[in-house]
Amino acid sequence: MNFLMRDPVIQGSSMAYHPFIPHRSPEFAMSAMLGHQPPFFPALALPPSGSLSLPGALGKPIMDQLMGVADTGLHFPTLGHQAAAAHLRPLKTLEPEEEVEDDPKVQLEGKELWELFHKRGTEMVITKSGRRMFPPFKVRCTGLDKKAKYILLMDIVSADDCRYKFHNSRWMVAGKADPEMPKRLYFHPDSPATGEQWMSKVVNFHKMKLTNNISDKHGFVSSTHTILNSMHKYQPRFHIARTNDVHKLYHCTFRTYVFPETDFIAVTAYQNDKITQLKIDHNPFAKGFRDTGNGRREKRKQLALQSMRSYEEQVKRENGASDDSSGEQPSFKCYGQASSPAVSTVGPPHLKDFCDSDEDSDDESKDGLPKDGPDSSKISTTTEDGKDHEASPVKAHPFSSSSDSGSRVRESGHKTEKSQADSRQSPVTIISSTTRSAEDLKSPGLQDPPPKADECRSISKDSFVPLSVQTDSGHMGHGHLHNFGFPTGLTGQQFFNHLGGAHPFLLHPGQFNMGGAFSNMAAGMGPLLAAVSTGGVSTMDTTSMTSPTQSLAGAAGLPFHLQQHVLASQGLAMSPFGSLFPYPYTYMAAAAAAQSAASSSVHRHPFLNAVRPRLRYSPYPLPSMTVPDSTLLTTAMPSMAGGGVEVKGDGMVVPVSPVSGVTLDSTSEVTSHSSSLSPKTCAEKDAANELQSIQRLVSGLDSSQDRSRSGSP
DNA sequence: TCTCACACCTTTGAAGTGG
DNA sequence: CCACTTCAAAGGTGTGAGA
Repeated sequence: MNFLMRDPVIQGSSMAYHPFIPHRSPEFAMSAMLGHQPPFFPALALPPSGSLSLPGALGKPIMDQLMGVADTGLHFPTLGHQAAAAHLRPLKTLEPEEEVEDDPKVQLEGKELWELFHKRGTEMVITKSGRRMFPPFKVRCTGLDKKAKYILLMDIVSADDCRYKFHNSRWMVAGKADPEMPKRLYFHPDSPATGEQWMSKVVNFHKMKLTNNISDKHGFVSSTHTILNSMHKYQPRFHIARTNDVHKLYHCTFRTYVFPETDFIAVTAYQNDKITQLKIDHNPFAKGFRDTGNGRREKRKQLALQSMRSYEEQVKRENGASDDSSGEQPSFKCYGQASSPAVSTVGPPHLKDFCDSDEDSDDESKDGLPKDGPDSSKISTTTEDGKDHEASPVKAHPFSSSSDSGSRVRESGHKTEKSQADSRQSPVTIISSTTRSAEDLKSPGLQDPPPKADECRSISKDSFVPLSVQTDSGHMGHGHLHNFGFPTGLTGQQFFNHLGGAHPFLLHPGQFNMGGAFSNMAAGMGPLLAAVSTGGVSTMDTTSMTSPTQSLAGAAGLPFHLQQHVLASQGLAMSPFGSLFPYPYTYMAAAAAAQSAASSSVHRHPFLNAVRPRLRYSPYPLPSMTVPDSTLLTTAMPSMAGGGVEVKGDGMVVPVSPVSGVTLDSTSEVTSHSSSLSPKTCAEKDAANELQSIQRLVSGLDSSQDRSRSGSP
């Protein structure tokens, strides 16, 4: 065990100063042998070829670990999550950086659309080639230090450990979740940028794609793709890292924001017509499927109507005029239902009803979101391409002038917005990630969410308040990270835990999806990149970094499993749930020890329960973690050693420095949002669904009839 | 339940045109 | 040289058949 740390080569390598060197533990080996499923841990597997060449310092340990895993016959994703329970060893203590205090607030953009999406069923299509998120995940940031540089990123983590099925027009739990896919961090392409830049625009992550394919035929997976399991529930998370260097991602002030309304169930094919219609109505690329238009859908419907009429006429001729009085023939009714599943319950809301973010950081018009929404006035000018400016406000959506249904939706949307606290006003939660272990955040009552409860939960978010988590690493210094470079080819993977984890953001460099960003960061990764590149694992040499898309841009250069392995071998901190800690090692280790002592106490942190009771943060029981070298807890980061969190009376949890005795961040606070998450009753939901079904049926018939009348007088 | 080919659509950028 | 238009390619989308 701990071969990594004992390897002098490693110690002397570019990784020498890396504070987070994972140690393989007996639990890991045992778990691997038992074939425990790793909900969060990255895959460790040999490349298809079976051959792997890694250079110098990193090569040996990587290969050792790799072969060790390979010997077990384990390949992704069959590693035990215990593997992530790495014991970290601080190698160097750094001086904190000077920073100007900031107080970031994050507001979800397009909240109305998200809420409508959520009310209708929370389905998100994933395909082998990857599909964009819809609704697009966009946020607006405020309270940033204008001059400081930030890296903005997001990831998608499991919301629970259940597999779902769509049965009787509703989502039900269908069993235990499949093994977690290797997760990734998606870096906003504009990262890093100053706070002023971030605040001047809507931060859009629409370029991120969702897939169920762990790799393409070549064994790669695009850097922009996040791998999900179909029929599983996921929760996107947004992160703000106050740093301009990806090297420091673990050592900077790190905040995590969760918007409960953005969770979704990944599907490979739509199950719920309501969601289909919602997306058709609001996504310009699906314009051809809209009922109101000249698209294929309309043509098909018209053809069907014509055939239906001819059939009706034939029936009339055969049966006489006995039923002429009935305006609605049963057959027509049936058709109306069957052919127009898309007819929305309350009428398809217009884009403008939802889109208040016409000036997203990226080309937003393609998102098909409303550009002249009610909030458009508050949209500030983007610092990016001007097309964003011209695109949206002026460009009216083709359907923006349609029915009044939009106003209805808008109305409800506003109501919802009223009911919920503005996310900007929500206190920023700052807690120690070590305290946010998996099941800490789950409500006791939801540990094993019964299907019913879960169903209700999925649509019972009357008000959504972002949950935010801030971690302060103690600002480890530059020098410390000097050699902490990420191989260019290793930038695609991340192995995150459940949201449940809410875990300290356990980040693995190789899991980064930089999506073209960080080209400037590449320069700083030279040493390690060069070190790793010689092995020919992939194009990891520094020269390759000239192209962001080939270097930091993503995982294109390395199979994800290999990336993950290399990443793991690099000694990045991995929580018991596979996420990465932004904390100094000792801080985490201390907490880990405490957790271990408490024996799965990780599930029961009162604060975390309060923060987000609806989520299960760790469906997988934690084995008691061993701390092979207890001295590690106090060596490197004395200021953090023994540091923990101070739980305030109102649920606020603040990381406390044991040395200073003061909170690490004055803004640290946690506010319980449990009340805002209180679900509707199932009865209410059912009633609402029933009403919606009726409305939909009626409106569908009406619209169909109207169209048929107008279409063929 | 998933995959694939397909038609339809938007977006993008190069090429062409005119002042 | 600039602004504008045109056009083709790329890419995003749901559908429906088939596995």
